[in-house]
Amino acid sequence: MNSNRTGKATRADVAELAQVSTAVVSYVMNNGPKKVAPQTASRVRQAAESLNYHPNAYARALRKGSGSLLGIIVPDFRNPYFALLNEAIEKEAYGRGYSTMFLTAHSDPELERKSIEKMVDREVDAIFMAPCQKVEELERLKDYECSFVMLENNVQIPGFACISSDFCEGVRLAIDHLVWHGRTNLVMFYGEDNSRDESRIRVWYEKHEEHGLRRGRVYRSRYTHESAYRAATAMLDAGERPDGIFVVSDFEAGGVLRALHEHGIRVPEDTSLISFDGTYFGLETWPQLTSVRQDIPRIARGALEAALNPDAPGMQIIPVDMTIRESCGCHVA
Amino acid sequence: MNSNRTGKATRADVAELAQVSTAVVSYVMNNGPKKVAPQTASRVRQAAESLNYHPNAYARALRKGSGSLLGIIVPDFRNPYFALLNEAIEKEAYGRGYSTMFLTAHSDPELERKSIEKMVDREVDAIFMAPCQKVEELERLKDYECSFVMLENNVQIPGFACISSDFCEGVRLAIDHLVWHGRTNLVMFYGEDNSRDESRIRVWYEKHEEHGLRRGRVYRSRYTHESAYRAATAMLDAGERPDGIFVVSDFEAGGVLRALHEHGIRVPEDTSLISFDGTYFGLETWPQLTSVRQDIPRIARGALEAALNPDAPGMQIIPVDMTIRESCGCHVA
DNA sequence: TTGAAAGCGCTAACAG
DNA sequence: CTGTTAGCGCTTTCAA
Repeated sequence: MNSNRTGKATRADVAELAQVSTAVVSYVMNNGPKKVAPQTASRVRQAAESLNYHPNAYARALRKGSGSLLGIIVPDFRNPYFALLNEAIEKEAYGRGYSTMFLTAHSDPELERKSIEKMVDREVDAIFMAPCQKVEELERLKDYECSFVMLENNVQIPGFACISSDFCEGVRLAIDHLVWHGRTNLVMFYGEDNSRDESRIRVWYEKHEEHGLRRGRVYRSRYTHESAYRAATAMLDAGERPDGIFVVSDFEAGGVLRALHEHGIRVPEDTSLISFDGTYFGLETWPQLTSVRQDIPRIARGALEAALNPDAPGMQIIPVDMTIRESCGCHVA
Repeated sequence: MNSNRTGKATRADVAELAQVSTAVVSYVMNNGPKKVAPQTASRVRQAAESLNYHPNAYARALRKGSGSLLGIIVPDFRNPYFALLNEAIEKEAYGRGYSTMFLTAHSDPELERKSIEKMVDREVDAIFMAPCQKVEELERLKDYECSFVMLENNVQIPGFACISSDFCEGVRLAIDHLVWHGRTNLVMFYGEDNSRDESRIRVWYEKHEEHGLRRGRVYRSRYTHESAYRAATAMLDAGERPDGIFVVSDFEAGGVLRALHEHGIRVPEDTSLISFDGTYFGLETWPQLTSVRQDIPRIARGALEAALNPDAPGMQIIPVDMTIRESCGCHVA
């Protein structure tokens, strides 16, 4: 069937079969840049079909100087938010003719650097990441050929496109709802210490003042349910009994919920709990999570635009809203 | 700094700076295939360093005929088992100098075909997938240049390397444990109808006979927690009250658990529940899941070996074991 | 131990 | 509308 040895047809085989030059094959396969007579074109298409011809992606990428490849560095594949975001980015990317490649970094700066290196070596056109290194370190990224889009970052990093949900508004929404439920003794479970973006903490305290509340404590954990579980257990073991809790991600909320259950604290009767993300994960917990919802499709779209358009806005803040389920106390009979 | 226009150094720049030929640069970068004098080599390395030279992956792939790329088609990014498997495969692959690319197929045969197409267009060397199409359809895959490794498949598909946990043993382990807890009225929640592999159902009934039990019903759902939730709700609404439940994945167990909670059925007091997978997800549920654990690192390793060694065994069955947590009733005070 | 050069498969500028 | 051809950056054979 194929005329060359490897069993894989090249444009030359197609050209020969269709009795045209290789250029014409290229024009047909790419719909341009030159016009081709309809007859010729269909002859080429037929030949390509019959030889099961697929243009070699590496050759094309080499020639064009771009392989239409995007890299996404994911802190944790287990985190439901990233499961959804990955899928949304994948969908958005393929719609624009780009492929995606994912790598995990586990919120480890060293691993993150290695992941970037791997992706750059693969000649990705752009990298999406939720950076966990210092701003000074990020400076070095500017030496790379590829562009970067920083996710999960509410504060502009000079020189990089950034996109994230409106985290501060999320905190406001959560506190207001907790207060609306009559809760006054609040705590927040926040991610790892991250000197780059403490704006949520600022807003947390501002809101407390606004409502005339005693300043609720902020507990730190890494962005995993195990870590949040440990932090919550430590809090409860120390005797603290908040009546309203805000957790910075659905994934961590699972850990907090578990600690509460184990201490016999009923949710939402004894304490209201609101998380951030609004993913499917909140449907699986008991009780289901009331959550500040991130607009994941929009984040994916915005991220793609930022990566592909050099003149896209440097900082995109995406609105959030509330998904009311059970853990806040709204649906208790 | 760089002598060429794009700002990106090529082997020619390095060669010029190091005063050697481009061939020598190649020998040094790849540690072969020819020996290079230590002095010359270090001169080349220095030049490469100072120009921040990274070999172009597309050019290399084109020349070598392989880009060291592996594709993984994932039914669902949200499924905890795949979150873990993806990570394990990624790790295993990079350790061997391969990159990975993931695509979702949502257990949709059409999407699965498209995903394969995309990956083949990207020139992957091998594809890992848990196929959801008919065996006849899979025949066509043999036309592709790349090799395939079928995951989650307990029955050999002629002509393809297959790897999976010992599903049948998992069913045996689960039933034995349920019976050990004195449970006699069992049901199973199984994935979508899949004519290729019904061996677990056969074992399910065999085990019932062995224990002299009334044949427990098998409920079908898709491999998602929503779908399992619906199936379990329908069962409970119909008045069925099993005292022992086996669910074919952790992810689905979440849905079943939710339905039980909503119907006021206590786990494990009223019914024991055992799931399959043994992922972190079982730590997040309430109660925590007793589960048949899959050996994910070993599956990843086996899959890689199957993809890279043509003479690897055609069918690998990986042993499973039990992770005892709360949902079976073992830890009730 | 090093170098010259062919060629992987493709695109697109240029020429007809 | 179609064909010729240079060259993307790399590896490797062959020759020195």
